[in-house]
Amino acid sequence: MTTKELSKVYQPVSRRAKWYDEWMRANNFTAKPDPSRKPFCIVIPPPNITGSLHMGHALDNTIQDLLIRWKRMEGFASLWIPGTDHAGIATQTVVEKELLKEKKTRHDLGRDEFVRKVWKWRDEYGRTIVQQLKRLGASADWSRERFTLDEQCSKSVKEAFIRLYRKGWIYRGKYIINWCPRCLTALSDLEVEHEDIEGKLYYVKYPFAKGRGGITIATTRPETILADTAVAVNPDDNRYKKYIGKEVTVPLAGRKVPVIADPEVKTDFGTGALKITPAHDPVDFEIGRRHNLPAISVLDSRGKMNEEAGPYAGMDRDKCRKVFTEDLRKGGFLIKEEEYLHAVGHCYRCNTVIEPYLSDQWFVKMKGLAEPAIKAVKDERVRFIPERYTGTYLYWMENIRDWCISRQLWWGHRIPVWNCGNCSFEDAYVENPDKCPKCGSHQFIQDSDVLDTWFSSALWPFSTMGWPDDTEDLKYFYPTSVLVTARDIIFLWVARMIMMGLEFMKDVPFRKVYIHATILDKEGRRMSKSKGTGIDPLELFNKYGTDATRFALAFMTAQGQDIKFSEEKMEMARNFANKIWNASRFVMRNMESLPAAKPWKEYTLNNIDRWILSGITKTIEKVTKSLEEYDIAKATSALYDFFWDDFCDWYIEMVKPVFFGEDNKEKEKIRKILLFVLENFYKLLHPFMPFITEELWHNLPGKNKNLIVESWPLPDASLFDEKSENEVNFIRDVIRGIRNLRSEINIQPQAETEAEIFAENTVSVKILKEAESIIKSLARINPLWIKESAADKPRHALTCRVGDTEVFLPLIGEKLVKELERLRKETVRINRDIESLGSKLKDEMFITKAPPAIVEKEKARFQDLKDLKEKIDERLKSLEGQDS
RNA sequence: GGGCGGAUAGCUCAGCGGUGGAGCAUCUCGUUUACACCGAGGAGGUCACAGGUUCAAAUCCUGUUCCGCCCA
Repeated sequence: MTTKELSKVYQPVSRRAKWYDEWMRANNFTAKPDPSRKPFCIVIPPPNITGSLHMGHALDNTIQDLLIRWKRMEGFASLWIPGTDHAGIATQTVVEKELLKEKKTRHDLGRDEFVRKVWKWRDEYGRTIVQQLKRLGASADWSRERFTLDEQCSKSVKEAFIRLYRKGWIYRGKYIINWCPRCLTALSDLEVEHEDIEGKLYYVKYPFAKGRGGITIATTRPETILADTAVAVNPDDNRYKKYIGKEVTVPLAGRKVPVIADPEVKTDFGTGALKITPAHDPVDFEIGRRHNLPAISVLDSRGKMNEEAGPYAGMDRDKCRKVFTEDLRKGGFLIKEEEYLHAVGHCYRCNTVIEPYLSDQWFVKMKGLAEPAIKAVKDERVRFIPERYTGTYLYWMENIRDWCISRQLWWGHRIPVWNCGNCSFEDAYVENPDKCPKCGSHQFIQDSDVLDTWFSSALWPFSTMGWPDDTEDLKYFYPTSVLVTARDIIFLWVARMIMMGLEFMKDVPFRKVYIHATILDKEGRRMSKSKGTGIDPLELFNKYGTDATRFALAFMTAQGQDIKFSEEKMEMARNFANKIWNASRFVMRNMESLPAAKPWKEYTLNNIDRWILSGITKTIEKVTKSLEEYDIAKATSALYDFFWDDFCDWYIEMVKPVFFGEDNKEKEKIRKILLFVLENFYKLLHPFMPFITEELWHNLPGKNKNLIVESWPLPDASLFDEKSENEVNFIRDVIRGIRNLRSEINIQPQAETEAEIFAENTVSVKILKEAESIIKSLARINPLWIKESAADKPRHALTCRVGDTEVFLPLIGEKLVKELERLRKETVRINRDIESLGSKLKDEMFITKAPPAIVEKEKARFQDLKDLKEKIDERLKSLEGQDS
């Protein structure tokens, strides 16, 4: 495409697929071990196959992609490993729902058939999100795409399980776990979400088995009274000491249970007496164990009362609560009810109220795994960004509990443990055994549970690289460079990866963990699909363009600060893309007929040239430094400010007279500079806005290599030029001053007017004279006189000052009032400043204690203000004389 | 109950010891050959509150009040 075809408004949607296909075709995303380069590697937090791209993914993957693109351009062997997560519960639920439409359950199909069906579903729908990541522009190495349940990952999972099993760090036992009565599986503590529920606290009286009276307890779950096996009080509680060892009768159940003493009982909760239900409460379970109490279950796996509940059998737990409470009331056991706000656990997948449930489960012992993982973070072998998450991580790790890893599902990694039905022999295997190695029986059956999906995710940084085999990838790319994720899975995933990495790879899985913002809706609440408050990133891509969406997300990502989504920022980013497009279009159109640029030394650079070159160089430095510090927002604003303000609003405008003039040598020089600035700018912007920059890059002369694999710019120290920056800032202030004066007396923007500038010294005169044509063009001045301040100044004029320099805009009589107004206003301002600065400089403490440089600076400012006031007074005097 | 954030222009947020900034919105002007997804100019702030440290505090410390998140 030639520049002539560049349209007036940037059309983002039409270009996206073109460049993505081109990058894929050119293999620009692939990376392999290369001893001549340094590695840079990120593994994607694998999105769940049942999901579709949401704002959190968009932000997470924008950040990863921009880091990967940046490092790739810096010359690293930059590898981004993509993939997806099999999401045990979520996926199984989706397919079960499909079956339900045919009025079938998974049990109708049988395990093998059901699993086949889930695979089929996964092949059909499970890669939606992968396609969406591609639309985002993700430059991941798709030839290495992994799935937590694929052959390679499964091999890693079995190996990891067996090693931990042999070490005795995986065990099975009957414990109270979190049970979801809808998903019909165990969950780990982390998969339970606590929500405050407006419930009731029921006070129930347990009569003494012998004699009169009784003990009143408080409970939120009266229906579990049927499973009580004790009443416990604190051993130090004087109210109850005398009852310890007595027996009470469980209301409606009629069972006699002991009153026991346990220090765990809180004296200030309820009545200070606690009913103990070992089978239905984790705290009671522990107390029960200490006191050898029997555990009676009255609930089944679906949350219904079982036959132990006698007349209540078959009732749902909620219904039973009502009926049972009513019966307690009728029996005279219910003393009172209180409104009570308390945290209730819910399933993180389906939001059903969790049931503490006694069952046989597999656990990982965490202590031995946690210790090295704590040390690794304390030793800063893994660093959290922002740093404060280190504390969050350490607190959790130091109080870690064993991890329940078995799930009563069919979709997942089946636990590789076999049991002999004949001789009870048990062992774990990578390859499926067909008979018991001990007794030869064919009654050698594999455990029916599958592993927690997070167990396989925990191995992700090395299972994706071929572990347990000793691969070239592992040798070269492990540990990975950084993990980019949201804070809500620090425990669920990040911590477990660190533990598993240290256990199996003997090294941390990543050097850094970058925890980015959470995107909230306009009201500052979490986006939720069910509440319809979510925003679909794909719609944003269509409405504003992918580049703009990425840029806006990057712009809003201040470190550690959550993002309130703002449509305005989207517009800002879209407008920015359009600005880049149009400025480029203008520059390219005006460069077409010019010869190719020659080396720098063949051109004589003026201060404007040196200023913009210094500006792009500073931008290179700033963007690079900000990325190194993971301060992504700072990098985006550096790009935005430089391009819009310095480059478009000033440099291009300053250079226009050259473009429209006849000096071909100047034009050639400008072309050289513009090309240099644009090339570097496109490179810096590419990780943020890959599509538009790639498109524009190919519109520059002589580009046949893709921008994505171009080299990242290095700041050329010889181009930093403080002096030119100061001089151009001075010129800009003069122009701004004139524009300000013009608007005060309503001179039409396009109308030319005359002006006189009086500079205090010859240096300023020289600077201004060099910029004469620029001032004339940008401030619409003609004619313009530049003089030394000693010269005679016009009286009938509107004035402003830039440092020592005064600008005079001649006036006709009646508008003198404006000038007087202006001067009086300025006098007020200056007097105020002089007063406050004056008293500061009179302060002995300030003079002696403040750093000399600051004192000098303030003194100079004070002198300037006094000089200025003198001049204003003079001018006021002369004008007032005329006025009256 | 414990921990961590946040409170700055009408809105969304930068700034984190030395003259308070940006984008959007608002007001005034403008179809000068890049862009109205634009240009020029203006208005708008006891930096939540109260103490303290310091020559100097939006910035550091302590406390208070609201808001959000995490853990129990």
